[in-house]
Amino acid sequence: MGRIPPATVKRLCFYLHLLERLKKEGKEYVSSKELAERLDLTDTQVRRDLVYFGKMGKRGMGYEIEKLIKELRKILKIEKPRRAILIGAGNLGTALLASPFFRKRVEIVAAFDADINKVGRRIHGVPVYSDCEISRVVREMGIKIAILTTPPDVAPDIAGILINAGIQGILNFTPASIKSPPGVFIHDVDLTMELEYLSFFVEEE
Amino acid sequence: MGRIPPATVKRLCFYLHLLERLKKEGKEYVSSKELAERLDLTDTQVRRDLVYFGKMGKRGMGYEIEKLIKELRKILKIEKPRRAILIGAGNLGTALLASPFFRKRVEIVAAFDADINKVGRRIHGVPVYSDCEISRVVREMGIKIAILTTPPDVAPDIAGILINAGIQGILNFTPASIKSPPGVFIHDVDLTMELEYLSFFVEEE
DNA sequence: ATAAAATAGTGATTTTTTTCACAAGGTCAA
DNA sequence: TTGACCTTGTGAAAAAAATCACTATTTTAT
Repeated sequence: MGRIPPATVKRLCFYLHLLERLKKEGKEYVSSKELAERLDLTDTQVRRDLVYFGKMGKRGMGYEIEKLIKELRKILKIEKPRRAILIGAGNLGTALLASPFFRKRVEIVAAFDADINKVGRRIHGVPVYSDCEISRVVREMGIKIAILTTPPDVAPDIAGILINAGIQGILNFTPASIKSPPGVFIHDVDLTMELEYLSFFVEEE
Repeated sequence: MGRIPPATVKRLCFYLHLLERLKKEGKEYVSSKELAERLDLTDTQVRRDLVYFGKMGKRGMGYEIEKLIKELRKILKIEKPRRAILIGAGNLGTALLASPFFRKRVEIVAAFDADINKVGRRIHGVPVYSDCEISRVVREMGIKIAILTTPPDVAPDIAGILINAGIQGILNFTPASIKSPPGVFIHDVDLTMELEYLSFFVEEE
């Protein structure tokens, strides 16, 4: 499998979620045309994206939903929910822990917080450790993915600890920018930025 | 100002946030080279993005940070924080209301929830109304932007109400897909999807 | 005042991504 | 079995985005 454009990877996630909905609705096959319509893409683009990973469709029929879901989960490396840790059990962190959708798709094995009142407790079933235990837990459990929801001022330091301990992917919800050394992938999600992006397309009052 | 590529709009948000950090650090000018390095882009790309909106730099000097921030805020239509409503005062909704960063950048004038125990109260200073008042409030206040953090099963119905009442942009945090009629811009943010995207780039354990 | 260094802006080019157009299979009803 | 109908997969073309290479300014050090 050659180099996959990031835009395609993003779309794979969309396909996967839509396919899971379609499966729940009891459908067995779906065409690139229908996928495209529901996701505001073109059918050619859907087929191009999918053909990166081999010929997965049946001419005349479309794509077998069950099979394609399996395939996409394999490609995205989420056949089993991936194990991850959460750093920062504040409002957003707690909201993620509380979300059944989120919890269904990722196995959060531990949370960390600087607040000693939270340490030792469980939040929505997830044990909370002290920040100083991050390194040990990451190493002992071989965790590769961290979700960062700390205050922004401590984020770079925490990121340093994470990377040092062997974390390879950070989902960064803080507005702080994290420098990524080679081999570590940082994916920034800035919720205010999403709003500002939207704002551009909406007339002023 | 011609048609701006969405990818450029996305990057404008990045520029703006970085510039605000640089301003806080006391800098007055910044070069396309430095912006590029800090955001993992090329300097040419930064200049191309900015030149869509006129010649904003000074040769030999770079870009005047203060001026460029003003300009970007104008372009993104956020000279004043935009007014928006929040639908669904659950975990994520409450986390957004609690975030000082988020609150600084958008004026959330009202929240709505189906739970009558929440209605009439205030959450982090924002009054909570019943879902059935959405239409009235949107019209009376001329709100254009809504943030959707309801359970996914009610999301399409709520979206219908919003669009009917004249909302023009929806920031959709639910995994439900909302069909956008012409003139209404839907921006989906699916936090689980962000994690799955990251997963693709991180080796399995 | 001058030369060297820095930096924005841009035409031309290259690369990447998307779309078009259609052949090659496959389905399905009669 | 036949023929009409779908739908995938794909070479070629088009469009979009990014980069290169260079020019035009401006600053700064001497």
